[in-house]
Amino acid sequence: ESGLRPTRQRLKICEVLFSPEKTFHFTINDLTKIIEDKLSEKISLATVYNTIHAFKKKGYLKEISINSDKSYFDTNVTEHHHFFDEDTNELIDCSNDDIDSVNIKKNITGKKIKSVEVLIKVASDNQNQK
Amino acid sequence: ESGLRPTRQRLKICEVLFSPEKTFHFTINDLTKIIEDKLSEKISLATVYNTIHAFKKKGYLKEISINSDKSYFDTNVTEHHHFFDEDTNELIDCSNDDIDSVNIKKNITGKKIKSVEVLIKVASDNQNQK
DNA sequence: ATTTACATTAAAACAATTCTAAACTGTTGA
DNA sequence: TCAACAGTTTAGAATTGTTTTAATGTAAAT
Repeated sequence: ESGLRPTRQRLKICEVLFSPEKTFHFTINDLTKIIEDKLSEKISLATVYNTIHAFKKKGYLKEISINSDKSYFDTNVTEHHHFFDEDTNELIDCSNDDIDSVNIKKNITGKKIKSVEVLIKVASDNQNQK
Repeated sequence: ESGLRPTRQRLKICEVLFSPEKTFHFTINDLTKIIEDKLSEKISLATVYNTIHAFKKKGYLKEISINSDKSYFDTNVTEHHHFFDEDTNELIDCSNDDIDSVNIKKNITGKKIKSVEVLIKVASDNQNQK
């Protein structure tokens, strides 16, 4: 542990988030459902929010914004790119091997680059854009 | 015009959005403020939302998601990249000349790439990340 | 064992956005 | 020209995702 108390609720959330071998994306809603359905545990919504934010602040989770009405979180905290499937609203990791490194020729004066991430929106062919 | 009725409210909103020679970013809140303060016009919030969505659907505006609690819109509807200043929450256009074109080696089967956009988060040096 | 600081909780508060239902207004075409 | 219709506007209510509050509970330190 690094600073946070290992409460029953947090351990349960850790179990959901960090025991799968593959990283994944989720919303608070998804997570709450998993906890209630799979683990048949009842954790207050406020606690889920608190915990997720605590984990994010500690760097165990990353927040991703694709569409403004919900927050998506990612258990893959490395800098990486995403495909976003507009048909299914699904977010898919894009390994760094799949994209040549992005070369930025300009910068904002006095500012440091914190991250560079590419979002590739995809949809089935017969779909209207955006 | 292309399909939408040129009502008084819509013309006012057009004036704000499309008369500046430079494109810009705004939130619904920003826009409502400009209309009330600069034009001393009172347009119902619902109308502003309606109109912005109508314009977006017609392709006159683009929606951008950087941070989940608000929607940003862009009067620059071309595909382009952004700097996001984490200190000021300001969104800055990045001309295509400033970034080499992104080379994607992989695709999702059955899906077509609709857009490829880079988001570069910046902050002043002494800032903690994300 | 007691204290203390941190956590959890349900419920209320909140902010952004969408919906509703009634009133209004461009536009069409008789 | 004017009625009629479909599309628009509006205020307010409703909804959704998230945060705050204040009381209660609990891990860790004394």
